[in-house]
Amino acid sequence: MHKVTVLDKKGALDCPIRDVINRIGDKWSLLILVVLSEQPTRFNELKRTIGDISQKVLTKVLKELEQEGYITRTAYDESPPKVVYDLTEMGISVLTPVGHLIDWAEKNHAMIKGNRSKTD
Amino acid sequence: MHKVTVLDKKGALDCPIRDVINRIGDKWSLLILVVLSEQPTRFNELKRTIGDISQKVLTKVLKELEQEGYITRTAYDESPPKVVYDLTEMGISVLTPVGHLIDWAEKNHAMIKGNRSKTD
DNA sequence: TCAATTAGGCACCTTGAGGTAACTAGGTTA
DNA sequence: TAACCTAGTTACCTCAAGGTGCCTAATTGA
Repeated sequence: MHKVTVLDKKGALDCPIRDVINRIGDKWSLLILVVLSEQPTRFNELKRTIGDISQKVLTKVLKELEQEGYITRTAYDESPPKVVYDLTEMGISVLTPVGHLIDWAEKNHAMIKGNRSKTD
Repeated sequence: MHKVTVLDKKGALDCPIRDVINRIGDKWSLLILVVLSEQPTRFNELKRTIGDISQKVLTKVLKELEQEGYITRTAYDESPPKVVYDLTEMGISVLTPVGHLIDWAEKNHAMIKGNRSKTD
């Protein structure tokens, strides 16, 4: 088994994985990163691709991802406005471990749904 | 770059990774799985090890993890009560991709905190 | 006798995540 | 002239996550 450590002396405070999960473990961040991994994407294009995200939340999550260094925001001085989002090196690199988790999820999804339905 | 897919035709509904993240992406699940990976653990021992989790939430999360098949719950008919939680095969196996994410988080935590402080 | 321990259950409260709808500005199109 | 598109912002609402505090029942130790 993979040996992992999450708790430190301060009782899980300042723990890297919890910090990362806090950011990309929400409803939309991971999805946005994956969409951006296909190609740099404009705001409304992101919105249309994802489909069911609200404008307010998309704005907010993009701001947060930019602030943490996962993505870049490039505004072109045109009218109508044009703003393009893209992955940074860090944003690209996180998709490797995330990809492993996605693979696991796909392999085990049927079993999880099966377990779940037993006690519904 | 790792090639990943998250969106399906139904617009991210019934998507394995989002389903998994919904469960283990909360504040405590991952931590519980990691603690259990050390050894089978009793309820109050889990509570003490984690430290700052409330009893109510620990009960709830353990129930959910059991229902989905990540952990087992074994009650011994003693007094005072004794209930031991342990990882299932599935619970063990998810720690491999999760471990990769933890490694990534540890390597990049300094950079993330650096980025964050720039705009605080 | 009194306190502690065990694994919870239950009522109540706060906070934040996320949704909806309406508004903006400048330029393009019908 | 009127409507549309862009990338947001703001006010308002709802719901779920998570926290606190108090309760239990049998048994052990001081």
